[in-house]
Amino acid sequence: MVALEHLFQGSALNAVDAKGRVSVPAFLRSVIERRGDARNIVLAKHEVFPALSAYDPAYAALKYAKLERLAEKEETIGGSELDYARRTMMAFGATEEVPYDSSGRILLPPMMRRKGNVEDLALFIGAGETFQIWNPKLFLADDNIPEDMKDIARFRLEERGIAL
Amino acid sequence: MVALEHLFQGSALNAVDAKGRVSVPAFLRSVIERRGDARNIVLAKHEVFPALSAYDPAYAALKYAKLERLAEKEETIGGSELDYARRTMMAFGATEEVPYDSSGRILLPPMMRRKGNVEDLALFIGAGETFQIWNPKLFLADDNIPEDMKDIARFRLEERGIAL
DNA sequence: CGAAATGGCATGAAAATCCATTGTATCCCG
DNA sequence: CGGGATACAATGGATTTTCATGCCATTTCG
Repeated sequence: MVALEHLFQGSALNAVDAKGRVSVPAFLRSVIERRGDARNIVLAKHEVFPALSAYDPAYAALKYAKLERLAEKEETIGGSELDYARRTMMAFGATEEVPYDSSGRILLPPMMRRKGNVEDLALFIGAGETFQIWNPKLFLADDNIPEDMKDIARFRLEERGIAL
Repeated sequence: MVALEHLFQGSALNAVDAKGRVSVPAFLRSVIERRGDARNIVLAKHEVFPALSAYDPAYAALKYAKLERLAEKEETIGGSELDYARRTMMAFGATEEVPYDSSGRILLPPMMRRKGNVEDLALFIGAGETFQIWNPKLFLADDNIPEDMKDIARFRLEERGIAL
């Protein structure tokens, strides 16, 4: 196993400006840069949540390897080839890689912004190998999010004096 | 089995200053540094107590690896992807990693301070792979804490001439 | 030539770093 | 056995740096 030394963790709430730009929190950027020296972020629609999933380019390769292993396992127990094709397509076709500038800002591509339901606030949630970018409103409304996590979101909002 | 050689043990009571800074007791720091060379501490709300749980980054990685292995196993037998997402979110989104400076102090993030109910005194309790940070007042009031442990807390308070 | 996109700079707030002081346990030498 | 003297830990305060973000300059393309 690889790259378990630098994990994404923590949470933050940042503003999305009129042009769709967001500061990626410094503590997440530092992980990206330690995992490989790119100043890029790969964005994808999250597989189960109405949010975005994000990671460093180096992780994309790892993810591919994981899909391969999974496919092999499934073959032996009669899994579907179609599933595999679909998954790889999603993993690579439906992602966008964006650079962040010297001040750590990315421009959310309009399609991603739509897919991730991101409006004018971006809630960043660390999730180990990846992190997530949420619309805080949807986060609080989602039945699948543990209450403890919602408390965190509420705190981040309160911290900035924002009431939804 | 891993890293069972350096365990967190002992107890201490330190002050939290107006800015939320606390000295992490030296004997706990030395364990962190022996377990991996980072001078960082990962903070999380304790799963059952109204206090904080703390550990070194290396332990967090271990925790992640465990989740990963579990997830891969489950996927092959049709386990839920949602469960996995939730677990990683809790394990990493609900934690914060903070560095300590040359004099061994951390800045308690406001959110953690609130989640852990920490006010102006921090009671450190070693717990093997992790250690805990308590508000001594809550520690003494908690029905689940053995009386012998409370005696220790009382001693630490008395030692400093503090009466709650 | 105008509108929009992109990159760079400025600001105010927050946090990391540094320095200084105090307190405490340990050691060494009388 | 006592009494400095010494090293380390904890804490208070001040300073420097970093971060998020608004604003402006420059470029690009219709």
